[in-house]
Amino acid sequence: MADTAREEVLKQSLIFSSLNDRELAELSRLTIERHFRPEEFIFWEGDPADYFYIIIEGRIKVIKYSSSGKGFIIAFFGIGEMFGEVAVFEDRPYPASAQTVVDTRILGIKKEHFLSFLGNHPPVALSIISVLGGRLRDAQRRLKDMVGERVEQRLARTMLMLALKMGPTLPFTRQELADMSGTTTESAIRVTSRLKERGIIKTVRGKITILDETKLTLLSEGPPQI
Amino acid sequence: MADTAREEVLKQSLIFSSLNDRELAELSRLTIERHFRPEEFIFWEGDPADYFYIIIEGRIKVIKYSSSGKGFIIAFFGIGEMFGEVAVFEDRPYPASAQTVVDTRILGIKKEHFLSFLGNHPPVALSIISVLGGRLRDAQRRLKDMVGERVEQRLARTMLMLALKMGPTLPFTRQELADMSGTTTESAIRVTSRLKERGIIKTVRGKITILDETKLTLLSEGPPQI
DNA sequence: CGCCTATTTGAAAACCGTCAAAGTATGTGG
DNA sequence: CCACATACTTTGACGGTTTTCAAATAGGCG
Repeated sequence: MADTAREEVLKQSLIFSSLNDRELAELSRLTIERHFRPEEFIFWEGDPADYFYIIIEGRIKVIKYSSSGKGFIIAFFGIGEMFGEVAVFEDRPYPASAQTVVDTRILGIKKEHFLSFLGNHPPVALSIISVLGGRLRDAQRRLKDMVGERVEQRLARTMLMLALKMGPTLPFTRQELADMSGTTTESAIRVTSRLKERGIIKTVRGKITILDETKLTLLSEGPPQI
Repeated sequence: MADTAREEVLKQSLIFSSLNDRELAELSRLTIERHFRPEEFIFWEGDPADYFYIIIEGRIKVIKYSSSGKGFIIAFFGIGEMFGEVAVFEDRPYPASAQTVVDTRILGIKKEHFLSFLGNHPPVALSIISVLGGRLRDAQRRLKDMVGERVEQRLARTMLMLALKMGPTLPFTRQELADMSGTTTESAIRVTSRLKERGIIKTVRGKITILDETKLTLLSEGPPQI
């Protein structure tokens, strides 16, 4: 990829929007580009965290596995978003694994390079604080949502959260939805089938479309208060 | 409180350790001190987020309530720790409520003052990134722990996490432990009773002491693999 | 001592996960 | 174009865990 195109992508990324062309060029020189096929792992939980990444093209998911081998999907990220950052800023191994969903190209920046770049560009540091803050807020909301709520509500909330980020059509299988909600594929199917019968969602293989967001929101708030 | 004492507390705080005396004095002038009695609320979820806080003395808990009114304790914070920061960096209302546990004194800094201070002190911004990164990691680990694990394991993990932060004696009631683990008071009691019988923990009213951390860790990792 | 809160125990029911089996779309190779 | 493999979806039955509801006991503080 030509350097200018690379800079173009960086510029579009929320965190670097404050940089001018000269600074972007400077940053760009610190990056290396890597390409992955679908379902490939970019790094595994526990790997030493040398790089921090930005997605140029494609989509990845971040997963944590429990001791029993069951995976929990922490997040999906797309073009312009960063990942692997928690580990880099803390000098510890990656706390989760990153796996591509489709063909994906990413830019990697070595930890120490990035940290010194940050020290010299306070606005970027503030952007990162803002992104981390947002992710922390999300994680805490999900934490509350996941405990002490019924499976139906957890699934509804997951779908609504995803819809907020990527529109009403969600490109996920029931299994992925289950892994994001902390339940099993079968339970996810049973719930989505009921929602389909009630006209709240529409499903095709590998995709779910939200038809009635209002009703879904009501459902996510709790058992029908009779 | 005399200004110098106030600066002393700020200096001890992890995030401001990089500042010199002159900078600390500058920061100190931006703060206002507030005092709260036990169980008082410092702010509620949804309040406009004008201030960001640091604890001088005492202890607070951050709680989110679900629609059914059940609370989930996101975190406890003590001396030198910051809270209310997620909202401040994102220009949105507080995402959770903050309530004191005991008599507590805090320093508040107005959002805009703090943001401009941050812009002029990159090392502090980097510290904040590091703290937020750590909290994000914790939240994600808890997220994985909370779903698809048995209540016994969730409780064991909560106790171990707390012990790591505050030593083997945990000043919490079973109800608080339950609220941190996403279960009910009764279940927490049943589990802790079993642990007490087995000599893994010791309990008195409002306190739990971990006696055998090794066994508790084993328990937290899953069902005994026979 | 009496009140308030924390702790304890029991029984029944709801919820969900697990296991098993089968149906259905999608793509591949012959 | 068809047969087949693969992955996704669906359904049913059963059992275990956990919540819920109710009631009783005990510790600490004024």
